[in-house]
Amino acid sequence: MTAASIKEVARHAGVSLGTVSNVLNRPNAVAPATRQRVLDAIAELGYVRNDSARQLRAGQSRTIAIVVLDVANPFFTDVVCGAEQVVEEADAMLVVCNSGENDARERRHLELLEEQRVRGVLITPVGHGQQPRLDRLHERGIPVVLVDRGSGRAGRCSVAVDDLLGGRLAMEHLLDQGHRRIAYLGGPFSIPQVADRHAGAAAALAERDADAQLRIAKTTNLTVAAGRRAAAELLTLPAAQRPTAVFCANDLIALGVLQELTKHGRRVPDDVAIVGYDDIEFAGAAAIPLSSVRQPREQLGRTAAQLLLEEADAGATHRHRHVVFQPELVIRASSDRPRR
Amino acid sequence: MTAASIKEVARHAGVSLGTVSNVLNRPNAVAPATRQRVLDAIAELGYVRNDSARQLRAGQSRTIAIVVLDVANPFFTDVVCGAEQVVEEADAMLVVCNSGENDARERRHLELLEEQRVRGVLITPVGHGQQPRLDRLHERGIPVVLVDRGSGRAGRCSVAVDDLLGGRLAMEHLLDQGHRRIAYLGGPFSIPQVADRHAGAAAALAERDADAQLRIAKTTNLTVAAGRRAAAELLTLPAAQRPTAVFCANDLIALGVLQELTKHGRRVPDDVAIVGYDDIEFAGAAAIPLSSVRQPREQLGRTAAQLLLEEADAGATHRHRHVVFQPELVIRASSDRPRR
DNA sequence: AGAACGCCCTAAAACGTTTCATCCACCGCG
DNA sequence: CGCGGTGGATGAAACGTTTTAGGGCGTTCT
Repeated sequence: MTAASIKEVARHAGVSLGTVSNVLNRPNAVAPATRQRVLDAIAELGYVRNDSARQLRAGQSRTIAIVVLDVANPFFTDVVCGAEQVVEEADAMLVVCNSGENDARERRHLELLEEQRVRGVLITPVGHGQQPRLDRLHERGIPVVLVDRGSGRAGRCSVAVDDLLGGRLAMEHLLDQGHRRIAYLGGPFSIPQVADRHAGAAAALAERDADAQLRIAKTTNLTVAAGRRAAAELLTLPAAQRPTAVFCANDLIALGVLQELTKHGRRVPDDVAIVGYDDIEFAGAAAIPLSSVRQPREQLGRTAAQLLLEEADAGATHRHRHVVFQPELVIRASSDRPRR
Repeated sequence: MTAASIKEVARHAGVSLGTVSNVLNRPNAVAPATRQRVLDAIAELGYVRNDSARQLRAGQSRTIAIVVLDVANPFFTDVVCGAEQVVEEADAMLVVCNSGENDARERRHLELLEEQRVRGVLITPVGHGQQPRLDRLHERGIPVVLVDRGSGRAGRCSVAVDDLLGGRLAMEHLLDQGHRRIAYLGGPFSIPQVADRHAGAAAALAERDADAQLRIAKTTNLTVAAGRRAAAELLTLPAAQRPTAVFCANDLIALGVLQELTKHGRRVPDDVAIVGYDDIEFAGAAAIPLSSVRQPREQLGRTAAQLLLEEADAGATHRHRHVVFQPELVIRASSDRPRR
């Protein structure tokens, strides 16, 4: 019933407690006969190592955490899968925490992770990612790698995609298609991805056509439901002001927009063109296949995990690195029709 | 740099170590003035409790794990979100582990979780769910709740959806639409959901129309890619044998099938009708909105977590429960056209 | 023959908590 | 004036590992 300890195993095998530990941790430092006796005792008692004790002694855990903005967003699950591959090879364990774009929950998770002295944390922070809390972790010797977010300052590693470029690509494409009244849907703007994608789009628009308009429709978060709400709002505008194209901060919003527009009989892309962001697996399978700015999702996760492990192993000799990937526009039916 | 311990806090505040512990755990058992001094010391030193030590002493962890078949499957992320709500209220932490439908990885996760003496485990097992490993956990006093899987025997709690009924609903609908050559796509059959959904469909077919055929096309797993492959295979059949409808073990497969069929110019539902399973958020947003057997996804997670917490708190007095939800067929365009 | 070495094992300390048995001082009461 | 009670603090034990210093003992080298 109650878990057997190393001590009982030792008694059972007629050896000292230290010997059992040796069998577990450096098997070939102990004579084969003894080793076997110990292994038998372990099997018989169903002994399982107590990780708390091990960690307490070692001061280090073997788990790595990834804190994502939204587990239900396929973009993040793909990142998780990528990270998983790398972490697994390192014989560590990846645990996934969901902040749900909620500051308090993120803080709570980080507190718990700090108490657990995890080996490292991959995180896409809710805010700008310069919270003192993250610095704290770092001071404590817990490496932190920012995911999908270039860290302005050099305090830590990061992997990111150039969101300014992504926004620019999307906007240039829409301008190429002849659109002049365009909306950007996304929020909250406190999330840098949301702000950067908009900034890139705005810059492209300013360069290319100062007369074109870019309206902003803020959403409370980055979900399908939020997209539906934002689209419903756009539909209330007088026709002359209504945008002919929307660029969405991510694909979930774009899918919501698509649903709401078709529900109200608008044709995509003829009445309204849509471009999303992330290129999640479901974007290409949508009712009207969605144009989207593709990010290397798994790659992002793999690289982040590699940087983290590197830092965890190197210790003080570590030099922080910032990896930036280039996004790529994938044009599909939702925006691919010349207008006018 | 190195983490401050309770001992240093005590020295700093000029009290004994036990008093600091009291401030942390029963604040009002210590005089206000002393308490404040301790809290100040904690703040000044940036003290963070060491959870390993706490757990070692307490013998109990505050984390609950959920082991899912595939984190990238929106069905499971919705279950996770449901569980999260409940776990959070109980002031515990939910960690997500991904078995990826892989037996070895599942085993590895369970080993690690056992070593960590987690408070409980929610799991959708890769196999039939009667692995000795799960029993071991239970003997160790770690409650296990089966998710999306009725446990034949009574050894543990479970929450499930009646997959036989789900299969039946899907099949009856397709028969109603006039289909007589139908394929079931899914796999591996070692996953009970896959087998049960098929069994339900087969039973309905046998009852309703003994002449109709149900072909099985096994897939290696339950992903979009597997669905594409299976569909490609179906397309190689001579036209006279080719099914006019497919029932897929889950929505991911169904989406893959849909993609592959339309890529080859087949019309859905006219040439081939499709019914999926789970009714994930993206099913209704697909190119051809997908008919699907809806499961109460978040509800499943919430209930499972509730049962788990109940069992963890009740200890030996606990009576295992088996909650079964009824699925519901949602008919959309992918199957909604009378044939012949 | 004695020193030196290698192999296998043991004993004990340490990791940072929580908890429990005391202890102390003070107060009110008989 | 002595007695039990009480609120508040203390000290030590215990949780289950890992690690380190060393001990016995047989073998090899000089």
